Formats: sequence, structure tokens, C-alpha cells
Amino acid sequence: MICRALAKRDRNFFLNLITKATNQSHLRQTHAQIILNGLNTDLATVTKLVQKLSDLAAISDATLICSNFPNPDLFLYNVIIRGFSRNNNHSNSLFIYRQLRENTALKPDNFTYAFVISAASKLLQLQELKVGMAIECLSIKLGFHWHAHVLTGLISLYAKCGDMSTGERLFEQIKHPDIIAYNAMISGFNCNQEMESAIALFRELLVSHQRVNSSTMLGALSLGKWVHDLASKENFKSNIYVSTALIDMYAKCGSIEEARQVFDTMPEKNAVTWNAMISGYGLHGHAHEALQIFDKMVDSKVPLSGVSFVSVLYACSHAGLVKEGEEIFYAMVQDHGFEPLSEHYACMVDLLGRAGELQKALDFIKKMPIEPGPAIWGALLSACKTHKNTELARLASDKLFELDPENVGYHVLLSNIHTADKNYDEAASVRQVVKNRNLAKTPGCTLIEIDKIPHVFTSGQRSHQKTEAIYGKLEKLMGKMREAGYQTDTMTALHDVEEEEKELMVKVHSEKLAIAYGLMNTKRGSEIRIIKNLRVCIDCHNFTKFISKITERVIVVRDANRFHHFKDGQCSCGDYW
DNA sequence: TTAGGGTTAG
Repeated sequence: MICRALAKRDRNFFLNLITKATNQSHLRQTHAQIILNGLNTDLATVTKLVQKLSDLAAISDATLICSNFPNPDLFLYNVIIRGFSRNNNHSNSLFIYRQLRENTALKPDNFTYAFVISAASKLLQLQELKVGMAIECLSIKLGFHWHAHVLTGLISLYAKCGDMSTGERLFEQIKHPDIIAYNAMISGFNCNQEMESAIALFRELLVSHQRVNSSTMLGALSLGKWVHDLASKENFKSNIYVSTALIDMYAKCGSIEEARQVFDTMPEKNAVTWNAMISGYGLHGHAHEALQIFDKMVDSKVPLSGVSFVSVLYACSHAGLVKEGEEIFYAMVQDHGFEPLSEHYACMVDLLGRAGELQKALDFIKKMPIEPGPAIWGALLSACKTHKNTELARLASDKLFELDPENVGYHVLLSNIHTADKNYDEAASVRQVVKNRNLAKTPGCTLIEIDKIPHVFTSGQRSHQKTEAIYGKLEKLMGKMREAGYQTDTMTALHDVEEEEKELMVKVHSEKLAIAYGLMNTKRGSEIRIIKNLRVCIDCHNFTKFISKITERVIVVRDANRFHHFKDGQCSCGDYW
């Protein structure tokens, strides 16, 4: 009987066993049997085993087996290069590729390049890749440029370097671009903010291919809700990528309830899904919900990521939950073994600063083991504006002017801090620097959609067809609001818009115009939604509160930082933004 | 026995 159990098994037996394995422990047992049967030097068996191990996230086992294998061929190298990449260890993919080139006589093939280019483009996302690798990949093109898969990988790489013109050139070289090549292009246009191009290509794709796939849906999600309908019709609701992007889309479009609905109905969630839901709640100022989801994530088997902590800390800082934020930060280090990155430190400075604990924030910066960058000083400067601390503001802005001299926002912020402090000379001299150095300014603008047509307003704009009616409406509203106790706040009406202190006397902020226009063109009682590119100022925030009360409307404002839901004279942000 | 594209924060 024993003899039977130990009877020699052949390669096919093990190949079959490996294919059927569903977890790592199956494979470890199988590996033991392979050794007992003397097949651990059989290339085909070992390759299959390594491939399956990396598919089941056992990349260290896979590597060990490979490094003990006497003469690995190109196929085995390819499998391990791809394996590292699939396990999110892209730098090791590149490392193995280098080993292959420097320590062996093997010639990489089109498969090798498809894997290694994909790994390189993923590293770019992590902002770790040096330009040198991109150049190295360019040389690859010389040998394998006719392979559509390699070209598609290169498109993605160039897109992530912000070079879509090269992307377009590569795309033209593909004789019959398939759906995946289209998707690489659409997603490239998307991340490079070339919407208007993304849409055109998406339309072209719909004409040229009968069916779209899940990546297409993702590339086009920012087009809006109708994509969700398309996703439902095409049955992509169970795709984790599509559903996660839907959560993000709904949260960013202001429908946090719909985001939650998608989240709740997902059969399977990964870390990105959880993070998207947490950050969605943070964006809307619903910190307690964000914390609840975070706790559930900890309970689930899904491993936390650095982004999970950024998202939950962001939610805490925007709701004034200092104690909770601090607890999470220390748990992150002590319980979860994460080493905080600069973005985590920035979240903490923001958390303390927003809550008015400026000195504590400064002490925190001094104790940090890393050199504070612009995000950290920027958070402190912003807090100095809110809590009117001119002295610390000078310190923070000096650092910022040194670290990020081209950024006009910090100058504007400092000028506004001086203005609020009634120190007009200092404010003027800061603005003079901006003028002398000819730094680019960002004009504030607000968008409102009426009957699916977007209307964009800028501060003091008089070019809209209905200008007279809009300003008339605004006058009427102002009258009613003053009766209700509204007073214009010009002193502190400045966050990061420039020179609007002067303009305020004669001009009107874009969000007021958009809201007036919205009130004129929507049904009584319906919700008004607007989007502003800069942070909403204190006066407009106050204005919108009054409007929501006297007109009995819900007004949802998305500014550069977050959502504000105005209802019955109150804002969901609790004036904490 | 191996391909390429896609989701989250600041």
C-alpha cells in the first residue's frame, strides 16, 4: 500500500495537480511531492509551479525555487518578471530583467518587454522611477515595435510620463488597434486631463467596436452617470474596477449615498474599494462614517495600505476629530507596523492646525524624522490663516517660498493673512512680489449645469446672455438676506483668491452668480449643485447659508477641497473647512 | 506552459 502511495508520478500528473491548486498550501505539498519524485530539475514542471505560486501571491516561494534552479531559460525568467509585477513588486521585475541582461546570454523577447514595460509604467505611478528607465524602454522599441502588446505597454508608460503626443504616435503605428490599445489611450488622455480627446476616442471606439469592456468604462467614467447605465446594461456591475470607480465617481459628483449603495452591493472588495469609500466620506465631511468604514476594513481580511491611513486621517482633520486622528496615527505605527510617509505627517499637521493647535503642529514638525516638504508647511500656513497667526505664517511661508518658489497660492495666502490682520502694507508688498515675478494667477470660476448644459461663471462676469436678470435676481436676494441678518464680510473673504479684496467692492464672486442663475432656472424646492475651482470664501459660505434658508433649497457646493451641503441656514462642514 | 489596458489619498 505504501509502495503504491510512493509510486513514481510523471510530469503530466504534476502539471495537472498544479493547475488545479487553489491555495498556497496545496502547492507546498505538491512541491514536496515534486522533489520526492525527482522532478525538481524538470524545467516544465518547475516553470508551471513558479507561475502558479506567483498567481497565488507566494512570490517569495517562487523566487526561492527559481534561484535554486540550475539553468533557467527565458520562459522561466519571463514568468518571474511577470510574477513580481503581479504581486506589486515592480522594482524587482526590473531587477530580474537587469539580471537577465547582464548575467545571462539569453535574449529577451517580446514577452519580456511586454512585462517589463508594464512594470516600469506601474513604478511611474508610485513616483519611484527615474527617467533613465523610460529611456531604456525607448531602446526596447527598436527591436520590438511591431508587437501591438509592447506598443500598448509603451503608450501606457508615456501617458504616465505626461507625453500623450508620443502616445498618439505609437497608437498610429498599431495597424488594427484592439480594445486594450484604445483603453490605454483613453485612460492616458484622462490622466493627462485631455478630456474634450478622451471622449472623442471613446466615441470612435463605440463606433468601431460593437462591445466595450470594463476598462473602457473606467476610462470614460468622468463623463458621468450615463456610463453607469451603460455599465449596468453591459453587466459590469460585478467588476471590482468598474464598481470602485463608480464609488469614486458618485462621491466626487456629490452623491455619497449612491456611492455607498454601490459599495454595499459589491460581492468582493479590495483595498482600493475600501479606500475609495473612506475618502468619499472624508470629502463630504462625514468623518464618523469614514471611521466606521475604516474599522470594518480593519476587521475584514483586506490588508490596509498607506492610502487607507491618508484617507481616514483626512476625514478626521476635516471634521475636527483630533483625538481620533491621533489615535489612528499612533496605531498605524505601533499596531499596524507602517512607517509614516510625508503625506501622513502632512495629514497630522493639518489635523492639529485646523483645530487651532498651531504650536502643537509646529512641535510635531520639529520632531518628525523626515525633512518637512511643501505639503507640510502648506498645511501649517493654511491653519495660520484660519486661526490668524501672522508670526507662524511668516515662518511657514518663508519655507514655502524657498521650497516651491513658483507656487502663487502661498503668496496669496500670506497676503490675505496680512489683510485680515489689517496690515495692508505687508499685504501689498507680498502681492508686488507676485507681480514682479509675473507668477500665473488662477481666476476663480464656478460651474452649474442646467438641463444638461454647463454654464461657467467668473468673478464679476457680465458676458452671460441673462446678465441683467442674474444681477437683478442677486439684488433682490441680497435685500431679503439683509432683512434676515446677513452682512457682507469683505475682510476675511479671502482664502486663496488674489486681489479680490479690491474686486469685492465692484465685483461679485462667481459662486453667487451661479447660485442666482440656478435659482432662476430650476424648480422650486429642487436641489442646486455647483462646482468651484478654488476654495469657497467665508462670505460666499455665509451667503449660501442664508440663501438655503430664505429660498428653502438644498445647495451642494463642491469647492477645490471638499463638499458643502447647505440646508436651512446650516452647512454640513460645520464651518470647518 | 507566459502577453499589453483599468479603481483609491495628498
